[in-house]
Amino acid sequence: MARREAKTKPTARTLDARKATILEAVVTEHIDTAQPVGSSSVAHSADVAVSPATVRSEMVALEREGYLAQPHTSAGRVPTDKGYRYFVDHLTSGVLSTAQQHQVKDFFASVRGEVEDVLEQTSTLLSQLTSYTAVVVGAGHSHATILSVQLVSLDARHQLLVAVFSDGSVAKHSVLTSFDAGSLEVSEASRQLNALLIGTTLEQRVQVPSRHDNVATLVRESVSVLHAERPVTDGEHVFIGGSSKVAEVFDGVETVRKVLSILEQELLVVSLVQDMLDQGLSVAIGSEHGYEPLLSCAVIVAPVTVDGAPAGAVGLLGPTRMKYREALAAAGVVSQHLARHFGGEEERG
Amino acid sequence: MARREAKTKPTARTLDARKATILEAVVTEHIDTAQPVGSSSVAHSADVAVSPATVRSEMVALEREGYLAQPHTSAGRVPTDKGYRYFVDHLTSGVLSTAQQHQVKDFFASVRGEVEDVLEQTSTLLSQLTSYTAVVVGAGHSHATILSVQLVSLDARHQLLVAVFSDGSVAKHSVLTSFDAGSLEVSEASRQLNALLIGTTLEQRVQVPSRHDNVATLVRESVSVLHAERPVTDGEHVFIGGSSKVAEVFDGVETVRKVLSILEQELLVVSLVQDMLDQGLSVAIGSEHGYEPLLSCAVIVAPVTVDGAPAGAVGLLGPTRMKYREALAAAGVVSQHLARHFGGEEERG
DNA sequence: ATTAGCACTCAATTCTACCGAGTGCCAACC
DNA sequence: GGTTGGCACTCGGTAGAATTGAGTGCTAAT
Repeated sequence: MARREAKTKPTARTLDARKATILEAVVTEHIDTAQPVGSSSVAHSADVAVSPATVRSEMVALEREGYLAQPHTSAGRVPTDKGYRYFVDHLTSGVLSTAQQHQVKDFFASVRGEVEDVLEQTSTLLSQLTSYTAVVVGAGHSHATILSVQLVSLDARHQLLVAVFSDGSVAKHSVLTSFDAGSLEVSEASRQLNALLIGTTLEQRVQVPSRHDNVATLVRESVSVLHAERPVTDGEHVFIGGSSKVAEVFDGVETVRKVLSILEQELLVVSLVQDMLDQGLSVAIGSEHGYEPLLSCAVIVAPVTVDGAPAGAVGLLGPTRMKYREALAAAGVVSQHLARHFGGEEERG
Repeated sequence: MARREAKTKPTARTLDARKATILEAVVTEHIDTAQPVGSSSVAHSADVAVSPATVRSEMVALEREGYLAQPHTSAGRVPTDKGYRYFVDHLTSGVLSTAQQHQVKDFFASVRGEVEDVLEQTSTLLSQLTSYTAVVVGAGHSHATILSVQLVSLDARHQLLVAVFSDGSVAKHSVLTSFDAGSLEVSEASRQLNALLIGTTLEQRVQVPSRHDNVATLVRESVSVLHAERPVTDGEHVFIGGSSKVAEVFDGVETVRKVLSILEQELLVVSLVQDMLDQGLSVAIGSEHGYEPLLSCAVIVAPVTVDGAPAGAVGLLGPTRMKYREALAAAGVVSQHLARHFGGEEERG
């Protein structure tokens, strides 16, 4: 009697096989037609072996439980966010077409240049693979150690602090002084900064000299400026590829405008991605990410891990009716290649 | 007889006063209604003191001469590119509203940070002022002299070259070697590079050592990598603000997509701006700039000049029916403030 | 429990009529 | 001669009315 959970399911977290199949059929069809899906097209679809009437009654149930919605009486059904959620949770993982696999392989085989350039180009690649807008976030250098610090004098009161990190990134900050700094003072400060900071990360606090002479002040200023990296983004490494896809993929000027204007605020994009990573989400659908202007969007993220440490993430932004299987596959493959690319580089040492 | 050019004007380069007034009325009205303009609304407009019938016959002439076009019989007239061109060529220069003047002033009074950050924020400002998409191009460091060069070892075969320029910009390039470089060799190469390059610009060629030892090879490699800056863009300083405005300002998804996809190709944007500066154009309308996907766009550029030398440019991109007077004023004011901002900074030295 | 049958709903499409903004032309007027 | 009022004509846009058809919900039969 207790073996079957027959009677006890007010709103079961899981659907019986037939409902699941029907839901899947609706989602699949709606994804590639963008139209409400009717009972008969579901009934005639491959894995469903019942009549439209039966499908209809199941659909009523699915609607009652919140997986489907009806734009208006006498239209077909459309998946709700919850419906999409069920769909992606039960998605079998997909693979790229061989042509796409080649494209990715060729790309990573031939890509050259600075980290930033690679990430930038990767965002374009990912966008081309999926025809959605792609986001690539570099982790920033908060975990990297400092290899070199240098103070360069632009003019007497205006120094430029340049720090090189072990991940190959470079930070640059102006340091303004209230006194005229002589070139000897600057180079002495530079020397002390090196002694002080090499080998540390931005997260470690260091002992700064408390004296009040020019050199000590310069050193103190420099350290504080360097450590004052913007808290959230911390690395300015956000690359957005294929923002023009937004105009292809969403309908309604208003939606396009909203989404574009979100994408303009890189800080926002980074925190969205970060939030999702923190929650261990790989897909956020509609309202799930909590950003109101992105209600009609789905976001996919895949972390990039180099040597066990988080090194960034790649993401995709499309409509809720995006091609999840393909998009997830693309994001996954690209993130792995990216990880290998950067991992491989360091192994060469 | 020769005094009046009465008979000799097959297609006069200049329009008589009444035609000019009528053309101006049509352009002005069409710019703020986005509708074809009929003879009667022109006739009733302020500066025109003739009947609709007269206006009509003048319009026929203006159409014959290519200043106006008719979407279809029995619609009003719409300016052609040539019509807009005449309009902007005879435009009295405008000023910003006091609110806008304040906004600009406040912005430049409070803006802080690295050049890149300032330019980035300026692009946002300009876009907000005009509700068009703004472009800010930094000149790049081809004219700046090198203040410091440093080679930092990431691993034995992988060095990072960091150069600081007199304009406060920093260039960073990987240098890969086919041999394992020892830290002594790297620092010696670094020393030599400094001796060789400090005070030069990227445009000056320098004598590199021709020896075949590791240090000399490293130095040669570094110099060539540094001088191999991408030819056109040369400075990676392109900032685009308010790309979401594209969706507001153009109608037709297809147009929006085209324009966005142009904006994604920063190289293309830079060369467009550069072309216009070279030709001394400040406004390019429709086909004038020769970029087919931007046929329905008008582009405004204003150079930024610091100490007599070109230091970049600001630009605006909108529909051909953009508010030229306001946009020109905004671009002008912002470019001047920008020039003063950077000029002012250096004077402090 | 499933399904065929059927009445019903309602968005989308088509068709029609019509309106009116705007034109081009002409004859009258100054 | 240039200007203007008058007038017939064009043609896109809009508003209804009629029609279509995809899709539903319900019910009774299997």
